[in-house]
Amino acid sequence: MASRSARSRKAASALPDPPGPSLWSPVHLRVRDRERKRDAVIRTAAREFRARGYHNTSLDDIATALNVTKPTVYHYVQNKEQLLFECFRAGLRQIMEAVEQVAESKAPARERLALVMSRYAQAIASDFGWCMVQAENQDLSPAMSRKIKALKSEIDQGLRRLIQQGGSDGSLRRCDPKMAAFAIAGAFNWIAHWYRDDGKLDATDVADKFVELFALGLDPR
Amino acid sequence: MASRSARSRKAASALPDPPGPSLWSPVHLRVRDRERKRDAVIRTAAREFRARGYHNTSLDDIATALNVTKPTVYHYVQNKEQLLFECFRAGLRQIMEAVEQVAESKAPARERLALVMSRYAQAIASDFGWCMVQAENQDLSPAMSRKIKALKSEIDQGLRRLIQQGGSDGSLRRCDPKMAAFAIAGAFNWIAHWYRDDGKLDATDVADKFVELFALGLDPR
DNA sequence: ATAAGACTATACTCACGAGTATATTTAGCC
DNA sequence: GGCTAAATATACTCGTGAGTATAGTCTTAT
Repeated sequence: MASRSARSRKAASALPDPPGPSLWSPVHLRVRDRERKRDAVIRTAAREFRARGYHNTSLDDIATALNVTKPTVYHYVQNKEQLLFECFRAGLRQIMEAVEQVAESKAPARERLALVMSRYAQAIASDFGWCMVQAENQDLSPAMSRKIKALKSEIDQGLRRLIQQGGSDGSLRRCDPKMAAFAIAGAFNWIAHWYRDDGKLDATDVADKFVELFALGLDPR
Repeated sequence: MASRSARSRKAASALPDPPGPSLWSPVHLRVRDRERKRDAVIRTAAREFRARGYHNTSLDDIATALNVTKPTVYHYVQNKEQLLFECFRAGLRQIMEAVEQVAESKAPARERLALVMSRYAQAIASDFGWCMVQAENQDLSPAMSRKIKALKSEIDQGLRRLIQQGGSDGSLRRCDPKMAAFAIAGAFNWIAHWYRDDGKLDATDVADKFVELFALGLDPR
């Protein structure tokens, strides 16, 4: 406690006082704590959902896994549905970042696509992967469902754009972007169904194999 | 009723009487009826599961869709879990038939694989597709789960074998059969998530596109 | 006709799980 | 040192849905 207030004063003396309570003040530490705890709740939920399925995981289960009781969980999220949504979003963010980052790059579409695929694989293999794939419409209210559809659609559009551009810049064979995007998304999403983090094979290995497979195809060359 | 017994006698006169009640006897018609009704129960369940998800579909929902009450449904299946399992099995059968049929063929592995893929796509796009993909472990008792895993594994092994043979007979590029099988299964399974039978695109079209994509890959040739 | 059995409906039980009302503790603040 | 708010727990409510006990109806066989 003493050290905390010391840091607080030091930070405050280096810069003019901000309007609110200073950064590194105990209250700031508390909100950071809160965020960390919230993240833990979401991550734990993701793991439980993945292990037992959404409907077979009760909030009591999640609370128990956190060594806590149900109302505590409700202190961090509004309801079960939002919990799933947050898991979904956590995983999605990683993919979206890759898609956006790559949108600015000037590299050939082929390389940009490979990068997105790699990140995609990592996201799907993460704790949140299952939620991203399984957060299907039927588990969520129409409002949430719309949100998720919109977000998923952005990824889909990103993939299609890359495939299209690859056709234009000559780095990829011309083909139906819609079908190709579906095939790629399917292959990668499916990773969530079989991948286990047992050390033999990590997500980037899988990504590399898949990238090669989609690049070269199965026909002999 | 009169016509039924007439047919029964006719059939019975053409051949020596079988030990039990003759084929086409009313009792036989009844068991056929029973099977048809049972199939209807399973098919309806598959549609409802696909539309609303397994856990969001109550047996009352299914009964209502059949214009019937819950105990009637229980007259044809033991419980909800078995209902899902039957849906799974109905879809799976189509794929397994293709895999087995192709195992005897002497055609190059490339062609045999294409045939399996096509059947696979049709099965996944059918009413049962959703159940095949979603009948995940978490919804089923350990015993059922094992059964399903075993059946799925047969398909997986079938795919791997074809890919392997393609490497040997020169009809396919040599590659990691496990990864390739996962990628193919994923791409096709994912069809259940986006395919809608709206006439624009039928399952064989999708299959053709996917077969081409996996054959040629994305790189320019 | 009537007994046997297949089929279907009515009207329940019962457990489980989401969500909450309320109390209690803990930590920062003046 | 007491006040306030955040954090956590205890102990509920309440709906829903799987599965069933029981009874009625309809068909076929004798």
